[in-house]
Amino acid sequence: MSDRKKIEIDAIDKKLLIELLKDSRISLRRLAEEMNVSPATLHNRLMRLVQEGVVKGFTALIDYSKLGYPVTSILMIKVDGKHILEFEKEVSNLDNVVAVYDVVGEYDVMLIAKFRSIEDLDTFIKSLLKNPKIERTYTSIVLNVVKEDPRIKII
Amino acid sequence: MSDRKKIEIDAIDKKLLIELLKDSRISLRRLAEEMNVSPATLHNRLMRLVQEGVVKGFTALIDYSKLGYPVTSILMIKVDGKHILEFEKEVSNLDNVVAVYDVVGEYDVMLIAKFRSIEDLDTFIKSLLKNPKIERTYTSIVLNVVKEDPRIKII
DNA sequence: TTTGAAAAACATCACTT
DNA sequence: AAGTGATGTTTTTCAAA
Repeated sequence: MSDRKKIEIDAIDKKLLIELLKDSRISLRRLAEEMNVSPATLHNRLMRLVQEGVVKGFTALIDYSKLGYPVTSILMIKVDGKHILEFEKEVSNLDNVVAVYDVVGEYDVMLIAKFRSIEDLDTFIKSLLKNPKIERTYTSIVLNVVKEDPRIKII
Repeated sequence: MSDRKKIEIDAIDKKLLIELLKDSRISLRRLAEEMNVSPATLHNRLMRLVQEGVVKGFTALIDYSKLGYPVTSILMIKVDGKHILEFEKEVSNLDNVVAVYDVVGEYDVMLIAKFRSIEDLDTFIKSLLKNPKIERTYTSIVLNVVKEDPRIKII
């Protein structure tokens, strides 16, 4: 779980974050010029944002279907109540899993995972079901990933 | 929809992608040194990967709860069959939406969205329901984002 | 916290192998 | 398809404001 404490950011931080969200390989120097601050200021701001955990990292956005991972699936899982946290920790560490959400309702955990084939998904589900903490699962294969982008517009 | 055609990548491309997934602000020069290739080679490889759409962009990973977006929710939506594609396109453009999946079953579309408050989520749902293409929705509020990371381990 | 300045590191390009 | 070398940029650091 991430720390929920809201961090105060000013207009400079916000502009910096917006530009890094758009393109994390941008040069701080050019951005500084555009913003009329010194490169050192942006450098300091960025260090602070990383240090405070607002910025968790920098990454490339990849089209996984082009790399041979065309199958995306959504799994809903009902876990024995005492072991939900432990189970979530376990699945979070699995290589194919991109998201794990704690939800309420008929199921306890929702996860999104990507695979090279339906066979790999099948193997994944079968290995999950061996886990005695799991009571029930529901699998939905995604026909089409219409959008998958971790960025929201910050205001 | 992304193009599904698998692109062939060799060991150099793969290493480059893995390192960019880990840290997209890495310098190609340093990485080239580590890999015993020239910086120009990595530069060319990266240009090709971007050009072919394997790399869709570079971004910062942000802890949105620290920026004042503590509410994540999952919405399942049943859409009037003729208008699914059109609806998906519409919601993909909304600022709060991070993922839109085409699924089969009781609902047609699953979307994940982030909000500043439950009130904002409520407003969002009410505005969705005004859309005559929508027949039914089911909303699940995420109690805890256990993992949310667009990166999978590529092999 | 921000700046300016300077050194070290970097990206990029035309050219070569 | 990959490397080399040149050129202009960029990052990073730090003393001073």
